[in-house]
Amino acid sequence: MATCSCEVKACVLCEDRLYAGLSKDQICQLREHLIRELYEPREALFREGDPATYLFALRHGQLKLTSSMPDGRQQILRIAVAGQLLGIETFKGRTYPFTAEALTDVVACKISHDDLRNIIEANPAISLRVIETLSHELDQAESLIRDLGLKTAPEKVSSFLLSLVPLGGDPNGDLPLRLSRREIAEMLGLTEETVSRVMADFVRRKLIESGRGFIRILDRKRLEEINGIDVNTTGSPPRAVSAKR
Amino acid sequence: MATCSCEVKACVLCEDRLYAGLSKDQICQLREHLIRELYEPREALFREGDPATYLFALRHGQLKLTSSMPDGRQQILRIAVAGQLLGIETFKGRTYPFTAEALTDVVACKISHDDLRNIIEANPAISLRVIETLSHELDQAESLIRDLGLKTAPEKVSSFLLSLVPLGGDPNGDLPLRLSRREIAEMLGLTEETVSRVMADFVRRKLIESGRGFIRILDRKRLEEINGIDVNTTGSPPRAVSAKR
DNA sequence: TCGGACTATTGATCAATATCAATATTCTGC
DNA sequence: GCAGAATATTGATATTGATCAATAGTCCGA
Repeated sequence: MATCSCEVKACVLCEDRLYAGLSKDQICQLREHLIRELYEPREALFREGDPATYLFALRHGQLKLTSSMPDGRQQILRIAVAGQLLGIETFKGRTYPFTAEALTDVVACKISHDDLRNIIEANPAISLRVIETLSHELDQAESLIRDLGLKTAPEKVSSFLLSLVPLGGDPNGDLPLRLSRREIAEMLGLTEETVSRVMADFVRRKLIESGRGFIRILDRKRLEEINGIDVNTTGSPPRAVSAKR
Repeated sequence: MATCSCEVKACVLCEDRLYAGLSKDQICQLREHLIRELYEPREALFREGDPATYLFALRHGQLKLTSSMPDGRQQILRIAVAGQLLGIETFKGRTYPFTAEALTDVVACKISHDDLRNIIEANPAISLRVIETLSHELDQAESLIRDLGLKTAPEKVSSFLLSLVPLGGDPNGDLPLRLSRREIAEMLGLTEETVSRVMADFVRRKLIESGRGFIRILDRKRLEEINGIDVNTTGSPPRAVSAKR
């Protein structure tokens, strides 16, 4: 068997514990199919409509997945973080349904659908991890559907801010994601200006602090009240209320 | 090994071809863990916030998955059709993040997370089918995010109508789904009245026909133009345009 | 076949948020 | 440190779709 140059680090397809139970040959076989790639901020891994051949596992950094209307309106479907998969939507599809663009420096492993299929068939432990990852992503997506479908602008922004907390950093520390106002707007189905106004209002009410390139949550409890329902969908019961209009 | 009473029919966990390659014992083992259940229209399989123990595979009928805000605002996250899984979002979660309610008479198989885990680990063919199903559901969810985030009311309704076509029936026949105006509104993040107005307008413009309990598409092409982008996300390239406001 | 309840349609008005526009701030390359 | 560009803030106004309300159609049981 060929030697392996692929590093073993945290990512759904690469994580150490996945190798438990696999033979040395199997491990090498898996590593052989993974192609490790680097991307710079603003660089696209692939674009909406491109023929879909590879699936990507994000090993380091953050991505935004976006879809556009022909007139330029753009929607962020998801922010992907290390450990997540992208492009698996096309497991049976022909073209990528979204553009994947690096927000930070990014390390990703790519693997062809065919290879993935073979590996899954041979390695139940890996397929279990893939299923766990996918189900979490589906949960996230449904959470965004909730936000987009039935929340007001302040509720959306508060939901967005709270959803960033688990992405890293202590609850009262700086949030670990640097999106522009425009990008936040594109995620929440709002305009830049509305996001700016809502955030200004939150600052005025001392719910958050916001300087150049950072946001800090000052009053998590009141943000949660504004949000209306819990951010972590699989969690504690609902809280306080505010009507849509 | 115990005898099997579970019927073998179309559903992700039950489908015939899954059994190809499995030993008789394995097949029996799988069937043993599946619990077949029947539901009537309006009956709930489970409710948002219930402790999540089972995963469901929908074998026959249609379901709506909804999430509510404490003040009663409700969002339909997804319409599930035969072959789809539900509750897998909670593979690692503790409570169901949505309510699953039958729209028609429903047959579903349920299986505990633990059993599913064991079966997946033992049967790569099944995990492959689960992954395919999940990735399709993720694709659907992202498509709804697009609709909710960047479309106008007429665009949303046209997208909704077009998305029903592949669910069955020929392109110019009656649509196979009977949702009330209220339910369509809850799916698209609109109100009953707005849906009604848009549909009335579509009828006036001879794009659709709509009688008691049925909708028929008369002019697919113009509906697609209104929709702006394609319904089938993994499909042909974009078409004509209309701006959001 | 009637009566009540639910669902859909239609109209008038309102309000949240988009749009348009101007200014301020921050970032970048030189 | 400066000039230009990009990003963010703030204000004035417009517009989509919500809300409130009344009417009409449909379904269902008695």
